[in-house]
Amino acid sequence: MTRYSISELANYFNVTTRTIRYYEEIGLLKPERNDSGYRQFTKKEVTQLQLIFRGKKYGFNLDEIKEMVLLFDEDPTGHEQLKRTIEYGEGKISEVDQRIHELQVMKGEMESLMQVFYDELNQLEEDEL
Amino acid sequence: MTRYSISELANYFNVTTRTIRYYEEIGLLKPERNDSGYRQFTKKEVTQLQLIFRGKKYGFNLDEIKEMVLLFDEDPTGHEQLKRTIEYGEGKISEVDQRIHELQVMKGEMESLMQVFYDELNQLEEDEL
DNA sequence: ATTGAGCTTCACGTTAACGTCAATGTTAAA
DNA sequence: TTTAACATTGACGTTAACGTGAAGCTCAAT
Repeated sequence: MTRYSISELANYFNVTTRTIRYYEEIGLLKPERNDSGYRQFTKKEVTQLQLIFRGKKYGFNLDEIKEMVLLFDEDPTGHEQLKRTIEYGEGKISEVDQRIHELQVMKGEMESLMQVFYDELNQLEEDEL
Repeated sequence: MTRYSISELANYFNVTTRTIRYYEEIGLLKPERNDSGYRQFTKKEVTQLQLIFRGKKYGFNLDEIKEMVLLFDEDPTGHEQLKRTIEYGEGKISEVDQRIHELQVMKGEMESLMQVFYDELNQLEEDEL
């Protein structure tokens, strides 16, 4: 299993090492350590960091992201636990869906605001003839 | 023309008056004042606040939002100015579009992560037979 | 005319999400 | 074996986006 150092990941994700340490501080990551205390990151942490940065980019704060990461981290064994996990996950997915829809509304509004400028430009260019 | 007080708007948008004053502080709003210095909000500020809160909700910070508000505030008279405004606006719209696409990717990823749980649940329920 | 709710401007406090030293330990290469 | 580039843990600093008084003005209602 390939292991990564903290600066390798920081480089890959284009953030500082402080950022990654901070994510461990608040419980978003729990990388293994080697004998001298160095963090050893694996594919698992890479996946988690991907989720974190995608989430951040789109308005979720680290507390919300933490919930998602923990959701897909622990394996929910047992019927009831599994069903609750699925319910929670579906809730999060529909939150994302909601954001998509509102962004589409926003895009539409911006486009109709732009229409005013397009009309104005056309008018100006017709006048030039 | 209907005028609104600061607390009427704060109530309507479900924020504090401090928030609205802060938006004026950083130049997002420039409401008129009456003789005694009270802020007088009109339909224009309501529209701007709608844009602000929608933007905030979806990951734009107040500096980015300020650019958008100013874009749709001043009327860009003159051919060159108008063309630059349109170009800028189109840029902003494609930024929004980009966010929509990435959110869709995120949704897809979450759904495929959920699939694992669905499969597991099915397995559990088959075992019960 | 007074009271209470609402407005004003300072101006300092707070929280999230890191930035930025400092002091020290580790490791790979020359 | 020493040097340079890495790592570690404190711990204080910073910025955005407000929160929270304080001190005083205004307005509507009693």
